[in-house]
Amino acid sequence: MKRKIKRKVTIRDVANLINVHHSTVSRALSSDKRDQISFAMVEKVENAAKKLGYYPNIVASSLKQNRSLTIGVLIPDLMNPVFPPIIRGIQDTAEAFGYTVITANTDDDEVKEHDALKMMQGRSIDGVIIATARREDPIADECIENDIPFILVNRTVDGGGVNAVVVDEDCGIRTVLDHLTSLNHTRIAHIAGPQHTSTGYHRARAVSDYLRTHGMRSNLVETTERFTIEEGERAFRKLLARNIDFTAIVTGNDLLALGCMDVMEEVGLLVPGNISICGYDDILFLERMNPALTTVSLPKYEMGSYAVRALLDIIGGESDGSGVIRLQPRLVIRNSTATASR
Amino acid sequence: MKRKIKRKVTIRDVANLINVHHSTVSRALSSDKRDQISFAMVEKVENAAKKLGYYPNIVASSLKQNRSLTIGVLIPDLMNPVFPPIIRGIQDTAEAFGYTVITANTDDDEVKEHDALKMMQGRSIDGVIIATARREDPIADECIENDIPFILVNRTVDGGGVNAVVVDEDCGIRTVLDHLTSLNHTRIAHIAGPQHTSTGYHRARAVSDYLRTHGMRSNLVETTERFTIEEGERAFRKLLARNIDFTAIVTGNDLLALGCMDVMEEVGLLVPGNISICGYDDILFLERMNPALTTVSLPKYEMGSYAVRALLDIIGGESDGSGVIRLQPRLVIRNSTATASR
DNA sequence: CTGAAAGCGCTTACAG
DNA sequence: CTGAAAGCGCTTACAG
Repeated sequence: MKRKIKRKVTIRDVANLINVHHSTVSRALSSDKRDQISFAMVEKVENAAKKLGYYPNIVASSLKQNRSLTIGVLIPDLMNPVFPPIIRGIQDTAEAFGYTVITANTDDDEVKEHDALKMMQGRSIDGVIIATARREDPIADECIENDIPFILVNRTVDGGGVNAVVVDEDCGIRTVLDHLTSLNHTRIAHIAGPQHTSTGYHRARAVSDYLRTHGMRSNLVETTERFTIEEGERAFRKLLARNIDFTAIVTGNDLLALGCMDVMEEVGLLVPGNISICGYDDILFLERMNPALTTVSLPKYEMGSYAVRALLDIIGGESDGSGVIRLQPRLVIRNSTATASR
Repeated sequence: MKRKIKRKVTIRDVANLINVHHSTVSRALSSDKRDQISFAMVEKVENAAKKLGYYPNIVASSLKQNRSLTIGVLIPDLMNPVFPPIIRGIQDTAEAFGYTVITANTDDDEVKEHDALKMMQGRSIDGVIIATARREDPIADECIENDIPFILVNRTVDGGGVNAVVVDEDCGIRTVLDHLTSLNHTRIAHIAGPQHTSTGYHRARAVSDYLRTHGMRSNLVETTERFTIEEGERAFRKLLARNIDFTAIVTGNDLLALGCMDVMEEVGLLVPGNISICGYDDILFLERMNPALTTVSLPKYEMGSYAVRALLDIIGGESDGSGVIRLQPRLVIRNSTATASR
């Protein structure tokens, strides 16, 4: 049983209604061609269009103009709580400029990333926002090769020369470590995120630079393969197994911190009584956890918003494609940090 | 400075390469027309296509076929933690069937809902999934009027006769209330969600039915206007102000419960020492909160997944458009419920 | 099994 | 200021 389909009203239908050529209707309805048309005619067309309930077929217009008013977004996983605010920032801003966004989850899988990009190319996206970049990123290269305007968000690639919206990681790390040292912590460990991501790598480097500069030991580091709770648990167990004293931990992101805290609870370590811990990102509901996690808060929504503005500049040719926007993070002190236990 | 654009390879390019007509290429590359073409030719075409890096222009194919392999999704707000898992379920399943999804946030605003639907129509979406329905919903009506295949998810409309994927609310409520009564609670309050939504309304009715059937008072109810933490706070204050005894609360969703707990903390009421509380939905991180919230867990990812399957059936004409899929929720007992305090 | 033609709904260079 | 024509990249009914 096939559905009956009501034929949609086209530009020709409104043209016929008022006996003009459909090209006139097209012009009258387009914001930048409207001035070629007499005011009276524009009004007539608009009325006719409204009367028939006309709305433009963007698919047809995309085909002709070779731009789709659509941008693609590549993220690892929508269910990771960092992303919804970023995406919302992207969607709101895109919408404000008349663009639609299509998102793909790639689960950190290179094949999926490639497939998603191909799918987006097939849909003639005008540009793509990439939140999945690794320091060496084949997808960024693929975009360059195929002349697809793109911008990285949050993570970037080594070497630069590429548009990106990132946060000032040095500042973020400095700010947590200043906080910790002001609480008299001197033996500070780091659970680092994946070193093939710019965020994991730069945060780790910033930690070690800071600690060395301030005369503290900087080798209390465990590295993880993914930014997940499970990896946080695993790494923290390894850290404990090394049997070295420390009074505070800084983690590469909040999920890693949650993993650490799970193990601490299991082994009877108190936060912040025995150990202080700080996360990074400031995901949802941290303030309601037990204890509430001190963290470095990223301007997530803004990152998304800036990313589309910058991308639209590139698409419009008003940018040369190698600008980095660096946003400032902000320390949020909650209950997981306290004066160093003696 | 305009970007230089590499012309994309078309069906004609691959046709020219092997000296055949482009319609042959089209057929050779289409899964359901391929059998009209000799095997040798199919191979030749595929090789040529691969050699040139051809991928189909879905925009052009959409225009011709009058279907876009795209579905739209209307949600109130991506940043509300119930939605990411639903969306992910939708995206994964849609992708598996070759569909792309575009999502719009409507912030519970009728005008935005309407605009979003129009935008989607302009993009020739093949169908839409609506998570924003009110009991009387103009958008659902608009879809019917415009012959847009659609399905409701989570919330439904009064009167039925419409496709929907919902959860068995009676079962959900029975299950929490059984739990609470088994802990000897007899004076149970309800913070109800918005009554213009099916979820807010049905859950409230189920609570009151249950309480009356079991001989308990059923008038300890406060109604909210939105499913938010703030509304939970407001309603709970009103409930307290009535100065009536109760030992447990069931809320219309988790966010409302969090709002209640915020006020309890403020006024020095202990959970579950003084009062037990249960939420609904089972959003992220509830297990890490203080105390961990007992709740009714919805199969969120599955709801999204079922919604696209059902929608594709409607689009394909294999469903008559009035089926309701009712999924079972599951009680998750955590630390916010305990034996009734004397 | 393959080709030639028409057309999906727009936009835009070219005339007038 | 408006019209007539061509074309974006596909698909498909019609021939052969």
